Order: sequence, then structure tokens, then C-alpha cells
Amino acid sequence: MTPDEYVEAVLTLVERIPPGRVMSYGAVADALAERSGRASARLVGSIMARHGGGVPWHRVVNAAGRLPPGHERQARARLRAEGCPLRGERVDLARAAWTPDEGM
DNA sequence: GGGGTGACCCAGT
DNA sequence: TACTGGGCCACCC
Repeated sequence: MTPDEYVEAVLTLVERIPPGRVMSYGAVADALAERSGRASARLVGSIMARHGGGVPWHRVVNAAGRLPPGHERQARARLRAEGCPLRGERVDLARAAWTPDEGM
């Protein structure tokens, strides 16, 4: 799998996250690990930073439920509009976490 | 090729 | 809860 295809795989998976649900960067990396061979939360983070436009990037947060630096306001507004459980400035991962197998 | 950086993660303190 | 140290992997000098 080429790096370019890996980017596509990440974006495709992010698009499948249902409204009001979220995945952590690590969860995305882990979910793709089986199919791509490589998994790295940092890698997913950099991919979202560089190619995240065009997908619901606000549904991807870090493992602590904190929103992406520089976009907290935007992300929080969109998540709240989707009914995503928020605890202050972070997502309640216990209730909002989503995994690919839930949607299939 | 070598070294710094980042929308990360986990375990310890 | 917050901070630290180590590991991680692609990107950019």
C-alpha cells in the first residue's frame, strides 16, 4: 500500500464516522493497521492536518477527547450541532467513541 | 544521510 | 487533573 493510498484509506474511514460519534487518531490508525500494515497515531494526525479538508475532521480527536489545536471553536460547534456528548472543551469518549464494525 | 518537528499515545509521578 | 519521558513514523530542511 503506497503512502498515497494510505491517505485515501484514512480519509475514507473518517467519512464513515456517523454524526455525533468520534474516533481518536490512535483508533483510526489501529483500525487501518490490519489492512495497511502500518499504524501510527502521529501519522494519522499529520494526515488530517495536511489532507483533512473535505472530510468531517472534527469527528477525529485525540485519545483524551481534546479537539485539534487551532480549530477547537469550530470543532466544538459542529460536534454540539450533531448531538455529540461534550464535557466542557473535550469529547466524552466513553459515550461518543465509534468503531468501524459498529457500522457494518 | 542526519536531525528537528508534529491536529499522537501510554505509563509514571 | 497536569506534566514528563520514551516511542512512534512521515515530512522538511
